[in-house]
Amino acid sequence: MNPTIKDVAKHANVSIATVSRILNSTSAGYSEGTKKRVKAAIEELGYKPNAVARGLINNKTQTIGVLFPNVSGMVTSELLHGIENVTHQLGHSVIVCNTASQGKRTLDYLQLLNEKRVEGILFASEMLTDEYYEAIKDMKVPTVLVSTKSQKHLLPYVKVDDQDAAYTAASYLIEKGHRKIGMISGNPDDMIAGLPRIEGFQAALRDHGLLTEKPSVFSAEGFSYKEGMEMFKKLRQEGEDITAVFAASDEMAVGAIASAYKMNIAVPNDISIIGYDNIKISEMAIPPLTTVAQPLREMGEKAAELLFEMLKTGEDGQSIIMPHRIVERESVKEL
Amino acid sequence: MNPTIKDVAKHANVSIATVSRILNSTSAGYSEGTKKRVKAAIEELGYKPNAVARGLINNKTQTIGVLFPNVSGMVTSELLHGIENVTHQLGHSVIVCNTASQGKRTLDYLQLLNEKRVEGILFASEMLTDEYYEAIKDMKVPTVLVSTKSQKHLLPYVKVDDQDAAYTAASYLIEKGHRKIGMISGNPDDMIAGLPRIEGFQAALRDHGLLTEKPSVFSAEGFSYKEGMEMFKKLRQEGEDITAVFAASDEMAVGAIASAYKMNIAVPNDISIIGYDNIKISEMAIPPLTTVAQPLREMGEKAAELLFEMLKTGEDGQSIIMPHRIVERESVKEL
DNA sequence: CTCAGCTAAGTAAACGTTTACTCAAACAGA
DNA sequence: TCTGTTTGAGTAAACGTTTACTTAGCTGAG
Repeated sequence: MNPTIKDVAKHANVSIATVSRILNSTSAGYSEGTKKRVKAAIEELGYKPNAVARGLINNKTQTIGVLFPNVSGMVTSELLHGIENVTHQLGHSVIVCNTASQGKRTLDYLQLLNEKRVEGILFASEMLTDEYYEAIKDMKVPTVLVSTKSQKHLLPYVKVDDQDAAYTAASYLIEKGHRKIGMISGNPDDMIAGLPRIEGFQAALRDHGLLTEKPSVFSAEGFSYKEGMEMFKKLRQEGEDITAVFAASDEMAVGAIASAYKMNIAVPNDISIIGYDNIKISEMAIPPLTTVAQPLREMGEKAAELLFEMLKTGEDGQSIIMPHRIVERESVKEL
Repeated sequence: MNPTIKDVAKHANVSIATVSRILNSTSAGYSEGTKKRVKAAIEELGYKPNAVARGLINNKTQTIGVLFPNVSGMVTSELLHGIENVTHQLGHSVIVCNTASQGKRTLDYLQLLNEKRVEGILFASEMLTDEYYEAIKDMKVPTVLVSTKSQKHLLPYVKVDDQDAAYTAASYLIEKGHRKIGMISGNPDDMIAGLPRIEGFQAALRDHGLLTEKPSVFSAEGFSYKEGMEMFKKLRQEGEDITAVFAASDEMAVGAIASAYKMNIAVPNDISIIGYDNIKISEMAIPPLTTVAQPLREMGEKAAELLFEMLKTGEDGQSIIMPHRIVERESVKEL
């Protein structure tokens, strides 16, 4: 098998303690001469430290776990990118877990991560149920929520303020002169990405005296392209006079654009569309999608930084509200 | 800290050996009675086995490493999804590594994975340099290449045959009646995804007697949306009479569509476009993109399965050529 | 010359498991 | 009753490190 510290010791004619000290460049306890010899032995044998043994004795695995409901989603992968970046920079590794939004799988993973003794957890883009929270609490490792939050259980989170961002989106449309504005939203029962965006949207309308008795919000189950198409069709059926729509995700927005195209409605000439997220496809759409951007990559980075901060200080972390911003492209017309 | 097997033993008044046997449901060595007692103690103390200690003694970490040049790419994330699926199913975890196409980072990761004693490696979507190969060989763990290959070093791979697939794409266009066909390709120096696709394309033209002395292949550095746009513009400048183009990636194809749109060229009426990959955006494009599909998710799954097969049997794995297929949408017109 | 104090190095325990070996009791066959 | 086998269970070594403790030799102050 692999050479161990023992082999190195033997080869250099010193004790394993000395080798260990040299490996960890412990302050003192060896002369320059022996250091040379040991280094040579290490080189010669091709010795590689065993992180498992190390982990056992100092209770540090240098590994964190990340839970996603959908690894192949475009939002997710951007977050992951950010997370992986800083995690690697700090000499740790990340284990990815695809919960597929299934409770059982999530619990499974939590159990697994616990047994593997990860040092921290990043829980992303999904509701934190009581069950999950209990499991996480039992693990006694720092945890931060990414792009989700929980008012019931206090775990620090990193996300943009969905309501604010939606407010900004709607306000932007109003600024551009639109008065009849519709929304294509996700599930209103979704307390994270559903309701808040709807509320932000309506707040903007209200503040500008544009809120009608029957607000034009069309809610789907999720945030998919397909649902964007469907909801746009519905919206069109109910209100011919709507001149702009706010879609709760870029995927939905792109679906809406496709739907409009099929119905021979020109974007942005006949109707304006603004999205939410700023994922890659938004600039590839035709026309390129104006959208309210979440700094996804950066959110991943900040979340990881926060986690490691907690790991280092042992203190509870402070939640971070990330800034959102409008990125103007070509799907919104000024009236 | 966490309760250990020792605590459980004490609590149940048995030896740690007995507890271990019960935990692993070893064939025999304990009565039903003690099993009950031990289980109860485990429950009561909330004992969770320590995978690190376990890993140390039986040299099994139940973890594999996956290397990607770009975690947030759409091809990548689909592969990852597949990999994660079967890895989890088989009770292992995956550590993701984002090499960012940098040699130093890759070598770093390999070193890290070595120290962490991962049991296998999935190396995805990137050229395998001699340097990488040496590092991998030194680790002495099974490795499979995903969506890449190496003729020099024999590591098993899982991928579609790029040349075949390109041949299929071009043939499809020819079948549809196109005679003047152009290609937007990646880097011809890329021996994996660059050259073979060009060669497949040209082979198809040749076999149908359509190969001109100056073949209309426009090569970019990579496979991005932007490059797709640029190359399409170039292609248009050089040959007005081209009626169809094969793009070496869906991103490029979508870029080409966008470019065409800007130039007021209708797809597929004025020009037909076929892509390569079948990632999510291809069905979201306007018009929806006809493309030659790689079964990405499945490739990830197969690669993981192959890896675990090798792990189990200890034998060298057999490479797998995955099937490609045309998925017809609306970006190609029959002439 | 002696002894305190320092340095380089070694010894061995510990981390939390698994497992080979041992042992005593129970039991079956003669 | 005696012997041999099975069964339930314990003891202790091992996995590859880190680290507290020990030791021997040396230096320099008194």
